[in-house]
Amino acid sequence: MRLHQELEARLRSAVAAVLPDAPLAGVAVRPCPDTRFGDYQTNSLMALAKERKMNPRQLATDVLAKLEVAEWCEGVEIAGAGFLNFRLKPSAICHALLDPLRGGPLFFSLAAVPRTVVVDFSSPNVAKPMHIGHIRSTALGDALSRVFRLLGHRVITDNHIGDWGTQFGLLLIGWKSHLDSAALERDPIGEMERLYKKVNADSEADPQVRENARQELVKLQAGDPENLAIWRRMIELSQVQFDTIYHRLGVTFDHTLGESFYNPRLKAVVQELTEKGIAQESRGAICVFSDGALPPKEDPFLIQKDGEWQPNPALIQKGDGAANYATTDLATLAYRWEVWKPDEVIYVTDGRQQLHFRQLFAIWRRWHPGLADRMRVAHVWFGSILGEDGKPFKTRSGETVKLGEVLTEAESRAFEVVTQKSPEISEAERREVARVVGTGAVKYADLSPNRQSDYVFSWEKMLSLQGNTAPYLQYAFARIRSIFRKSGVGIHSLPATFTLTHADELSLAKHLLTFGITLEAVAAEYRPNYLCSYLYELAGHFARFYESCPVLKSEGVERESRLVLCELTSRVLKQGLSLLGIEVLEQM
RNA sequence: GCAUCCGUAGCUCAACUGGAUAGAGCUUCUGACUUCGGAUCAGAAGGUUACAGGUUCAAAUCCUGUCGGAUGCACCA
Repeated sequence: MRLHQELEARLRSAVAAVLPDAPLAGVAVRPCPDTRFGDYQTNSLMALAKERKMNPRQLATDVLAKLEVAEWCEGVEIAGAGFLNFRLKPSAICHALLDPLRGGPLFFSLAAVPRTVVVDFSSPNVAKPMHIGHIRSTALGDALSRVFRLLGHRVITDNHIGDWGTQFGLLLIGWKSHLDSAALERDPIGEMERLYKKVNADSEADPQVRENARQELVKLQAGDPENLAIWRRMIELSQVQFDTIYHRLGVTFDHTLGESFYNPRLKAVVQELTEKGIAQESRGAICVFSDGALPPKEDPFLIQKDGEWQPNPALIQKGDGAANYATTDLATLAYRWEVWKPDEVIYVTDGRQQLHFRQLFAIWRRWHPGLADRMRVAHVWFGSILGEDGKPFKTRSGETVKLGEVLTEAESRAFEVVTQKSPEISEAERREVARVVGTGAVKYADLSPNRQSDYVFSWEKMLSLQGNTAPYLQYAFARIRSIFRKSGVGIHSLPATFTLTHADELSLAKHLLTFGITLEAVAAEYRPNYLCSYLYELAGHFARFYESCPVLKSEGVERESRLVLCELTSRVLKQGLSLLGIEVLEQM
């Protein structure tokens, strides 16, 4: 058991002794927000006292009298309105470092009840370049998947690519009448994008083109061999692009089941929902309306217009008989339940789709009322990336910014920096450093803000390589590795017992202990930015320790103890960054 | 119009979901044994958390209203 869990268990016993009927689930021990108060605290007693109309300080006094934590704490103080503050003994801190040092879990514990979690993220579109917007879903989804996995859950990642839909009508016309084979060979995505734009512009000028596109789409949907072959080719070419980008980002998927995979299942979904009375015909389309189960304000199928609540239905079949994305998403959810029986399905998409997912989840619950408690569904949404002008991030000419180009630019800027800072490293190594630093910087810039806020894209900030950035963390790691290279000490020669006395040693060690609490918060709220903050603070603690506590110049137990701290810090940095999908370097 | 989200230091963002004196980075200024890697560290400056009420031991966080912004709202995904 980790230290704070021990404290929590003892606290619960003490509370139970004072208030035998009190609910203990909410009684928690957390790290203190300010170390002046102590190392850990509980504010649960104030909430308990409030419920029971008791004097909170009196309750704190009574609980404290029953609390047995002398083994780990120097003392426990009552403070403020009824906080209990715990201050750890250095010996307890040292002891808590031992198991991780010997190869045990790094300050976290595996989930008591492992869950099966499906994570749906990235989802780029066929025949289009992946753009800067895809970094958010991809980085977030990948990081969350890694955290869930580390905590012992069974994770299934699924890339729900956009490989079906009305855009293929236009693309097919373009392919058949305007294809430049040489350009396709050179730059398949660029050529497909050009075709789409050309035909799209044509169709706006000429209704006949639009009609032709519709017919090509109908032929594709009917299984016309030629159109099917072209469509498959477009997917193939797009997948090459996706794979290249994912390889650069170090992202992998267990499955890539795109929209088209669910085509054979769509009719049955519509039929079943209609038969069950959940969906009905309206204005030629088949729709799901409100069932009146929720108050109008919370009902995703109602909207207020002109002072009255009016239907805001979800369409599951268009007037022309084709299904749309709500249908596909319902079929997808049904498939996931049938095949994987997950405890949870997480969708990582931008915030504009909130209404869609509220409707989707509501339909799902009406369709499968018995599953609501067995399979949790969550929409993990994020804000937009903005340009310096506060508008959606675009190039000067108004184009979307391509993700591949962003990564290349990041690497080339990182290469300049490493060349300037470390000219003695060979060029090949500098290229490798630039790759790791550049892609790490892009990912970290995306993961460190709260996912729900829009953020402003800035090369300067992303690659400033100082402050709260990936390179700062990577640098901290490289400095530690440098110490071990110089010392010639391996981890196997590190001592079994050691002591920590200096304030900067202790605060670094105490911060290491809270790694797992952070990971649990990341998983509970789907927020990797908590991990970013944690790692940035860890690197800060290390930097202060590094300034004030010479490692190799010290001797005996002090030297060995400091080496232990270095080793554990480097492991947590590496582990933490790897959860964010960011690599580390021995030298940079 | 309605819904969702948001408004925090000059700028870019945090704040463990109701906890203690609201924290970082950038910028500006001052300092750190010719350095166990200075891509570092220490210090200073910068705030009525948009505004006005309310709830309570405690509010950036919850409630009400006002102002401002982003996004979404029937056959794109």
